[in-house]
Amino acid sequence: MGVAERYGCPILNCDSRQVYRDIPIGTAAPTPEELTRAQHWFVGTRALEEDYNAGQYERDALALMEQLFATHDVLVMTGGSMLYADAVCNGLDDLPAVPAEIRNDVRAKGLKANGEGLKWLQEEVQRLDPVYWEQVDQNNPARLMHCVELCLTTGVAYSSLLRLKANGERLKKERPFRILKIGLDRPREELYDRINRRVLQMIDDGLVDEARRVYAKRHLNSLQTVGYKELFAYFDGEYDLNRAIELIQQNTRHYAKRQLTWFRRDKEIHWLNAKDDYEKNNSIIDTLLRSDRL
RNA sequence: GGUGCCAUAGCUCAGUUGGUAGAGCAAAGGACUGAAAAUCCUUGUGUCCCUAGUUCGAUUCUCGGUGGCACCA
Repeated sequence: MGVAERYGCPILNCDSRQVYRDIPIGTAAPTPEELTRAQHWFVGTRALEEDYNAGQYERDALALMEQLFATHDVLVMTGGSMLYADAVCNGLDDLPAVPAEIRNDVRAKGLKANGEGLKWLQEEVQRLDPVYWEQVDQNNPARLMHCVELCLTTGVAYSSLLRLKANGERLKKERPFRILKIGLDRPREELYDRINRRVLQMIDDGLVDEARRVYAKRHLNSLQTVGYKELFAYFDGEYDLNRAIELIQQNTRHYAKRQLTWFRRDKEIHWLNAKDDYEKNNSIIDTLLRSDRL
């Protein structure tokens, strides 16, 4: 927010859940006050029913950036959806949309209980894409399903659609702009304490009612989200509200840990200590921006 | 006050017919190309409550103690 205000630039939200309408409390979306301080994009713009994904975000964000760069030197993108950020920075390979019939069929077969679904997926991937089979998490249904879907959609092996460099590394797309990556970190104990308190604040702000209002849509992908899935289970009587709150806190901590794992691997990130003085961090960012633009 | 049951990993518990022990969860680390706030992988030494006894050897059996729970008064 500070960078956006000082540079007079808009903020592109990079958050796979804040793009949806009707769930601002549980996704910690920018507040109305924050929305007036800087122009925001990709906040509350899609209906819960819309299937949105990283590939679409890449296209939408790039198209928007082309327009915005006509009138701005600097844009801010912020948020914690790792794959979405990766899609914008490095690009995803072009893949066709999967027809609904194929998607539904693969999910129906792939998600069967008692390991039956997983077994089917493993056999399909071995049959349709032996190359990919050698490199996937072989027990990961989400990965296997994606591979099978695309093999069935395109008629060729999923792995052949991915463009790799000779050494096997991902081929990164060229972008017509420079990217300065800033990461915010703080001591683990403090991070977790803030997460725990943030969840309690969400409850005070009316998260339970917000979840109740969308309960009927619980099966949608947009609601496979920390803060909602736990409350849905509470509504179903699986446990009490206190337990639901504990689980929301715990799952948020798990998620934060996964973000750290993902971002720590990216050596281009300049890490700032979130505990440090706001002015100090701002001046570091200014310096980085200036040297980057030389 | 009496009787019975329980005491093992951060938590809930299993187990050792006596040879110093293992699950789930938590926690930590990792992976990640259109569900990504998703999905998946790896990692288990702890005075087995304390004291004494029996025994080659006790976390396991016995006595006593401490704490918890239940029932009876």
